[in-house]
Amino acid sequence: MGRVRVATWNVNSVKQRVPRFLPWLDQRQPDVVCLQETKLADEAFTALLGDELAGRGYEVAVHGEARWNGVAILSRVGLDDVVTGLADGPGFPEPEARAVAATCGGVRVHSVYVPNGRAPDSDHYHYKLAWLAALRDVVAAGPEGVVVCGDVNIAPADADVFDPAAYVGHTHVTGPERDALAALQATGLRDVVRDRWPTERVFTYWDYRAGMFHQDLGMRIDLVLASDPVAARVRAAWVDRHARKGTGPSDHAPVIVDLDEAPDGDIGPVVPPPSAPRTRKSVKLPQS
DNA sequence: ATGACTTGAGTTTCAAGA
Repeated sequence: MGRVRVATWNVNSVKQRVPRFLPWLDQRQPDVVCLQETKLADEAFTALLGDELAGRGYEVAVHGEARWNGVAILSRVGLDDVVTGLADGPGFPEPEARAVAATCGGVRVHSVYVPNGRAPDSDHYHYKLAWLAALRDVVAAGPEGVVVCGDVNIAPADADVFDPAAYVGHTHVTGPERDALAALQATGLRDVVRDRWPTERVFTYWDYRAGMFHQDLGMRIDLVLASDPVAARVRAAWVDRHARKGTGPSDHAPVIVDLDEAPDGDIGPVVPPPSAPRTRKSVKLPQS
């Protein structure tokens, strides 16, 4: 198989995002798309987009609910062995639609929407940690060629938030959350966007309020985590900021990763262009 | 400025997001 383009996008309601999502599909031509926060029951998803996606050659695996959450995988390189939900995962209190997996073009693909956590040490925070532990177990028990894509609701490092001081006391940056993410990665997953842009300021989410996107005050919480055999095939890994601009965007931007065909072809390390570190502004985080 | 915006349900204002 030739090049495969994998993308992940928290669309914040696929129904509201249709006018942005379909043109984006046609423009970027991803072969595998992981969606989060579809906010739509499965039957409604199919009624809304089934024909549009089939006409573009995509098979679809959806796992949604009526109001919140909801994940999906679209693929035009095969979609086999679909598993919805997270085996032995926790609920809040019931299981939520936050994970779906399928084998696409020989790679086990997981589309995940990790619980937000709400406030450190809250019930929801402990749910988030338990959910991440269950995800780690599923990935550890799965095949070697794997990619975990989605909104992990954790900034892996301080460099992944616009101002670490603004997040003190908040979720997404706490030690236990980062430890849980590290435990997931310890199954052998590489953060391919950070690998590609080791010193760049790269965000995937910007609050709708207060011109945060315009000022580039965001976080990097949408990740593509790839096992070594997949990571070795990465030829491009970037955040599609264009999709966050203009009218009616999601508050998250897509992450796009291109994989070369599996290979002997050693083209050497991908070296990012030199870049000067940008100064950080001290800005107060919008509060709810 | 304990604010700012956007969603879904469902009826009018709340819960949730991060």
